[in-house]
Amino acid sequence: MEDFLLEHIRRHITLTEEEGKTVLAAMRRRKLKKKHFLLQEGEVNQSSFFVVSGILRLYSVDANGFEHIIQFAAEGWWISDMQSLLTQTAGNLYIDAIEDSEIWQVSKPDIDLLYQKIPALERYFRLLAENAVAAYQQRFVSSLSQNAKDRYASFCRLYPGLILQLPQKHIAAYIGVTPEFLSKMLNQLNNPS
Amino acid sequence: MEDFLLEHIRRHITLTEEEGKTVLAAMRRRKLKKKHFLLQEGEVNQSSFFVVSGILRLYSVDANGFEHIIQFAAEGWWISDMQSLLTQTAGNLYIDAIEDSEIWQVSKPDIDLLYQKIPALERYFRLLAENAVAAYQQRFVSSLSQNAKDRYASFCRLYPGLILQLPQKHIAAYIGVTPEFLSKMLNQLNNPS
DNA sequence: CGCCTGTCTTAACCTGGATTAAGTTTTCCG
DNA sequence: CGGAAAACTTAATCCAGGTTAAGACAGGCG
Repeated sequence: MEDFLLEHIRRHITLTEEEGKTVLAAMRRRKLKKKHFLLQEGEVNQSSFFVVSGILRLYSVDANGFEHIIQFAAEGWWISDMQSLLTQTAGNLYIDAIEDSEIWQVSKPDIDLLYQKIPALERYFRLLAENAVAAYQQRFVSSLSQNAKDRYASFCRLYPGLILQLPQKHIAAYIGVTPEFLSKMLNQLNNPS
Repeated sequence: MEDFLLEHIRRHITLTEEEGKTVLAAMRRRKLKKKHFLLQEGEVNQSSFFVVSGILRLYSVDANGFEHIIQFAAEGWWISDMQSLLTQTAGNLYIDAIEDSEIWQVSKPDIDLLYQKIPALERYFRLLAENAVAAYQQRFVSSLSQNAKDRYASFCRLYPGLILQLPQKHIAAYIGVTPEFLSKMLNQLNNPS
């Protein structure tokens, strides 16, 4: 599994043996226990994070202490608070591990060096960012035009794997309802009496 | 104003005189009257659109015929149904002009040629896509964790120019309330009696 | 093994925002 | 300029989903 990241990159662009080594050399590896943070509100997001195993969440905490999940990141996903990463200013988001995870990260200065050494990486990250834009646009369709039941259905269709893996309260925090209401909703779906 | 696009690109990357001409040669120019479409549901989004003047909207229409606005695009913004553009399959979104507008567009094949001729454009569009991701992430914070009044306030803070320029019903369709409710809300803000 | 914290459920009550239906004002364009 | 359509307002009623509170059921950790 040492080559998981390179395989992922090579699905989008070609890299020489040498370039692959350069990329790997820039990555810092770390394990992250469940509930431990990669990023907290008020911090500057210094790195991009690639999930090798496990699962993370990117979320905000509102004035009343409720969490709202912007994105999950399972194996093979990149995640960051893009606003904070780009502007290098304090952000308003949290990233933590939902399960014990293994993360590879590149700092912003190191990514910028990689872009100089391996211009093809511009393309790789362009494609990733464009796919993310597509996903966010579609999620706004769901979020603006569907009620809670349909948003749940959309989530199931889009991420069937995550439904099995995630505790219900996190799905609630993603589709934008309270855990109580999601529970009620699921019961109605199973007992349509 | 013939150089509006090149100025925009040169804010992010450097282009030679020659490369600038290549870019301009790939662009198709067109005027678009208010309420006319660049894209409708069921079509494949063939091009990326750059707004030279005027203002466009990207939106979906739900089962009951209500419109939900995913994004506005004022002068100097790119806009497209990213999902449809990337996969070249039929999309579910509409793009039309809110005011008479001037649009420059590049087809997907032509963009791909431009990437070959001018690799620096990969960087330009990577930066744009990353900024879009940052904006969408922040909009989800607003959309998931704020009530209608606060979402309106956030919109005012973020796009003060648009508030003046847009009819109220479009702002309602963006922040996710009915025009009736936005009207009531604004009255309460002005008459806090 | 047992306890303790976190997760899920159930149910009564509440409310932000939707719906419906008029009416009023503005804008557009012929 | 005039008339029709579009945009905005007001108000009564309604409902999806929130809030609060309590109990049931894990399941991880000491």
